[in-house]
Amino acid sequence: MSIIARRQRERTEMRQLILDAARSIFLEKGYDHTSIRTIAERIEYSPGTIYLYFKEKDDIFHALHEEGFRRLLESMQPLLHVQDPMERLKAMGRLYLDFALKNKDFYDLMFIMQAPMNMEKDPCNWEMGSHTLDFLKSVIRDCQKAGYFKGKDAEDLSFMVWSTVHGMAALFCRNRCQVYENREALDLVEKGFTYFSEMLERY
Amino acid sequence: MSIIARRQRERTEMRQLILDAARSIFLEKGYDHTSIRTIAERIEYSPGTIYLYFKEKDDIFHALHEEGFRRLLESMQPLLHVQDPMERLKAMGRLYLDFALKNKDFYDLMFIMQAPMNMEKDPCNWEMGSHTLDFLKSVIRDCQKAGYFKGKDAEDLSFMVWSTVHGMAALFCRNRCQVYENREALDLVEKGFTYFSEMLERY
Amino acid sequence: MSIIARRQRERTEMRQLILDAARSIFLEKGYDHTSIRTIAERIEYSPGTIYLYFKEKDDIFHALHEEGFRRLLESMQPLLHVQDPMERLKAMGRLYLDFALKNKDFYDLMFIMQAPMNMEKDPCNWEMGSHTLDFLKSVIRDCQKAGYFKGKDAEDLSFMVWSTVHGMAALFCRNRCQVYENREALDLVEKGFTYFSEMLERY
Amino acid sequence: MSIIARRQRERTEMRQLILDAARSIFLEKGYDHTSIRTIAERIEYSPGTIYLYFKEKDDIFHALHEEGFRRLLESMQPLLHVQDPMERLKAMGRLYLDFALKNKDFYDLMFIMQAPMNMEKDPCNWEMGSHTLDFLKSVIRDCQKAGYFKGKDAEDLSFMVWSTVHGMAALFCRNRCQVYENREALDLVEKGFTYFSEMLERY
DNA sequence: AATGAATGAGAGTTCATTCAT
DNA sequence: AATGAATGAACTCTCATTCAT
Repeated sequence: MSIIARRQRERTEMRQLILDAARSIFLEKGYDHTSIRTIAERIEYSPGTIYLYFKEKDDIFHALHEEGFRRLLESMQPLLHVQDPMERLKAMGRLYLDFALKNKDFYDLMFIMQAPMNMEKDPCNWEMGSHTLDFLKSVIRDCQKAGYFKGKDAEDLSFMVWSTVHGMAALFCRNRCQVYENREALDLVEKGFTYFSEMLERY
Repeated sequence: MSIIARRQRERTEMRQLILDAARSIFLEKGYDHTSIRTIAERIEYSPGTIYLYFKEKDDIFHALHEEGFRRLLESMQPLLHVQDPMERLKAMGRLYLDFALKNKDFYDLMFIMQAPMNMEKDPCNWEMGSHTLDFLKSVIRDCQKAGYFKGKDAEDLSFMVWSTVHGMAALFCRNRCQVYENREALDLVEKGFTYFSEMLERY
Repeated sequence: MSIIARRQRERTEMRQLILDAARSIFLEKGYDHTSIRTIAERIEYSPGTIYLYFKEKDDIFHALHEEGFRRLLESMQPLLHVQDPMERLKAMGRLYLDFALKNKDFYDLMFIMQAPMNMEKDPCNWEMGSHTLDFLKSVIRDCQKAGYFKGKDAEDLSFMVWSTVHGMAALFCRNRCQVYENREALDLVEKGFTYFSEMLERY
Repeated sequence: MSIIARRQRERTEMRQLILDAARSIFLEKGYDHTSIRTIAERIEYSPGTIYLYFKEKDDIFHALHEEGFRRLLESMQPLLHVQDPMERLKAMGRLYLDFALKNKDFYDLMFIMQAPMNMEKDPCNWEMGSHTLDFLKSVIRDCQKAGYFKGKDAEDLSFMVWSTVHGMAALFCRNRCQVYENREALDLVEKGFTYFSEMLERY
């Protein structure tokens, strides 16, 4: 039994090794310019080996996609301890942004890349995305119960909020912050989000 | 002289022909899946011909990039007739979004794609981008003179505003609006922007 | 000793298991499109296991080749009970055809496939083939003693007879009977052979 | 205009160059073991070049298949000068065999190989095959009008005749004549066919 | 005896790019 | 100016085979 367990563990580790390499190369060069060969070279295995762990190139992408959503979900855990709805909303935005900034590669993969991502092949991840969105909407409705956003539509509000944080994350991931010469990207995001939080609170 | 003029004109027309074809195919299949051959076929010329007008594939991309910025700038013209600074700010956002929605392909190219876009090779476009941004900042400062955004930093505000509209545009361009099942993407953007405008005004 | 016997038996059974799987897949997809992996999957063993019983892919082919000849020989047994030489000759043709039709896979392997079959590597099968041919010649000589085929060369006759039945079998195995639209392949062979038998008898 | 003509001619020559190389390698190693690379090497061009003349590997096969049928048809021309129906039938068999012996590679391709040959993709060749068969049947019916083969079915007879010559050709192409040690394959076919002709005439 | 992991070689195919005409 | 031919490098993916366990 311990043999089986070890094998299982090694297999998982190998998968993860591949995924990590792939993720980092995806970010560097983009999905299309990442070849199986390159991934294999990075981990110092032969190209064929990759196929022992993933049926095809797309599968690597999907696995990463899934892992990304799992991580995003996890990183939202702290929200459970935030009682005040407006605080929770703001915390959610901050955590989302934190996730994006700290996991550029995952974020890009999940929310920017076009790659082989379509709802049909990816119902599971889509569902996770949906869940996160539902949670955002419910937080917004909680805010409304607490007196905020009177007369507004929760769904439309959720889109606006998401857009703002996504916009920051996307400009960051794709290096468009560089137009602000002499400014640190991270600082821009930080200040930008602070303003947005204030605006939300007063809205 | 008229011969030279004609030649010049024909050359320009041919370039434009290629660019139009390329742009439409880029949008359809993405930059990487667009082959020179495909572009050539679309315009019914041979692949070699493309190289008489563009040194390499990247150059087509850069030319489109440039054209995009030129168009964006043009589409901002109506702003000159808007006197009130806050109105002008809101109008700017709306025009920007309009541009993105109506020119998905250009917008994607300019603000989302990673592709072969870097400041070194592209100083010209970078400048145009910079100009647009400067204009945004100046509008914001005008708003401040009119009493809005007291004590805020214009640059940071500009980033937040840009992020929001870019976020909407990006979610739209990369089909992430689909998570909102049963909702029209265009409608989401419309409502979302309306809320954002209101927020800005009250901030 | 019984342990050794059991081991021996198990080994033989395993070999046969592999051979049966291989043969059926060879027939389905052809020799070249049959991978060791596929064979292994079919019998629910690992690819490596195959190599415990056969040194290389070719060996499986050779073993099947051999088995085919053994079976063909066996299926000729009934001939021993046919006294009249012309009847025996006709019966031989019929049995040969029956074998081919009922064992398309073996027949193809033995008489049509090029694959890795050459006299040097396969002296044993060659011998069995030779025996069968010798038997055919002797039957023909018996016919001659009974007054048939006067003044003909037995060897040349044997080639003609073999060619006819092989031709039918080969057209059948490689689906060339389809040119006869609206006709059952089996029926064509049946009728064709009947005519051939009559011709032989009158020759 | 002569330029276009030259280009056309060169293109045709190149296609033929490829086809000739392919045919010879197909015969040597079989369809599956013939790689585009090998063909390219043989003609001293790069693999990509092949694709300028054939969309895919199958297409080479199909082109050869077609050429084979065209050649077979051509080689049947002399029959038009043979008046006597039985003579014509025998001549047809001889010409068919001649074609097979002299064009081992084409014959193998057309009547033995499994390869990517199916009626759906190949209606044209199938038709040519059909025509040849129809011609055989009509010759047989002419023989019947001249008093031969009384009471026999022309279609069934045609199958028997075809089978015999195909059988000889197939045993020849796939080197099964080697079982007749000390005998020349060509001689076997020659004698065998002579006997078969006699048989037919007396039937 | 059996396996899972690994690999090197090679398959068909595509493509940006060059160049003689 | 335009082209058709050509190529070399790259792509994803498959497979027979080996080997430590």
